Amino acid sequence: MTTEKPEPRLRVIASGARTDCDQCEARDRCPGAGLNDEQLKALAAISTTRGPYKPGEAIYRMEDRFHSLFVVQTGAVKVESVSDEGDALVDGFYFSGEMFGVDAIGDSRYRNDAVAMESTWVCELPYDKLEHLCGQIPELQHKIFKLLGHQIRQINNNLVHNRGLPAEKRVMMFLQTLSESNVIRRNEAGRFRLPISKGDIACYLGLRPESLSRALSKLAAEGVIRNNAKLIELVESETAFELAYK
Amino acid sequence: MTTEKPEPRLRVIASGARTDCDQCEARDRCPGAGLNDEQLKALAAISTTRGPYKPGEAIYRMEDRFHSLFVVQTGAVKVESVSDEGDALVDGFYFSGEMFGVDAIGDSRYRNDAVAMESTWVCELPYDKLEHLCGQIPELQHKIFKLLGHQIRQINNNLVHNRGLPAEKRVMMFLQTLSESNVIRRNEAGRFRLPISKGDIACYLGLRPESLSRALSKLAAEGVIRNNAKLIELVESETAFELAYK
DNA sequence: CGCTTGATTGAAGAAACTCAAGGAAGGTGG
DNA sequence: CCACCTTCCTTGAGTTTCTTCAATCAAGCG
Repeated sequence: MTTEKPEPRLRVIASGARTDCDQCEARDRCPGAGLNDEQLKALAAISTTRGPYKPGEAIYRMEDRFHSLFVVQTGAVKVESVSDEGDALVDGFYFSGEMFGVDAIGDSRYRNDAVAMESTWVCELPYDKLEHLCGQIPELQHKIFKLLGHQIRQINNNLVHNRGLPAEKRVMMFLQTLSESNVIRRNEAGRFRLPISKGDIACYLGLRPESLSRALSKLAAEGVIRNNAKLIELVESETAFELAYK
Repeated sequence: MTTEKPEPRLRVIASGARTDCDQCEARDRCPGAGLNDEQLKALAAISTTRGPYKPGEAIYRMEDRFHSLFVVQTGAVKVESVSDEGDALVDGFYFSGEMFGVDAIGDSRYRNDAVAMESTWVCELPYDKLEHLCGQIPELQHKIFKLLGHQIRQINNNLVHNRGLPAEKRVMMFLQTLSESNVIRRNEAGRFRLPISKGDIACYLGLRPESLSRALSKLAAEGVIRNNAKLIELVESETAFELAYK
């Protein structure tokens, strides 16, 4: 998508001197946020920044042994698995400041692929070391527990609450959730564009690409979104909100 | 459902002297399993056994402040929330040895109701104390992290992987998953009966009661399950397995 | 320039839903 | 003990929604 090499926010965790976490879009979802300098330094000592991953490149694969959690620094990541029928299933999307790989905790291997959707930098947190550090820094332990709880809530909400809804509502809920989470940069007009292919969105929402396309066309006709082929923009409005939640 | 007062397995956590966890049906999902006597005693010191909850009685409600995690000792629990449209949504079921309430970690309140489906005893683990104890007992911390990871995996699998499947497969996957998890006692013939109302199952699977009923009738006609009005039994077989996974 | 990939649109089909009625089981009160 | 009621499950008929299949179109890339 974006071809320009991003300026990676390496310092979010890696240096510890600057707590960039506090300026992060998804502040409360970043493990380092809220720690003091000393604690941040300890966290930085076990973490490694990796990247840039090119679009389509894997950060980990389902065959890999589980060894680390990851935090998105710049870019966007999709996590996908394979259905029993053999086709791709999108488990979730992760953006700047968000942690992924947690579903493998306690398992010997990752059970899905994590793939960059655009040029992406991540911060790797070796799990053993992280767990050990949690035993020494109560604030970090607290934070990680909190993050896990949040992730469980998130998954439940996204999956349970939109299942059974008609396609259009599912789309609007998806867009609203993304909008509220503030993980995607907005343009001047307050709109944001998705770095996710429509195929992936469809898959994540449990729809066929065709069904998503139809829903998007309809929503665009109603004026609540813009739908430019490879680009979706949410037009924030009362109408949009109502379509999502009512 | 069952009217006889259950013999609660209080000692699973409460006494610590006997590590009944090791004989628990869902051994790996019980926080106490794998700890030594001293550690178990510490865990027991912060935990309280509560019950019996009568069928339909709430262990916590969505209005309640989040304060504790719970482990099912005897019985069965459903966790349900409310959709934007106002009707009930079943988030999940929990059986003997399984921990619930974790989706509220890091939140100020529970966001759903936990309701006993049959006469139920639970073990309450005050979250603050548990977290504090985790900082002192690395094995416990490890265990809790593992449990949370497992729960995230579980939710993903149950929700992502059966979405989009036809009703019959959804039912079979649900039954197989339950069967494999070994959380429900089996009768002499190796079959197990569900202490869950069909309405709740339908809701959990994202189906209308009518659709579930039709699916069950069809599966019963094919001989892979028994469907006695208030009772579903899975007839373990190669056919059943294939229907679920192929 | 032609090839590939992803998005769109149309028409026909299948699956689940809604609406409605009927039936079995459990609980309550006479 | 039986009648009644409520609740939950079942079954049927018609409709909505999404899917499937197929063709078209646009964009990116060799």
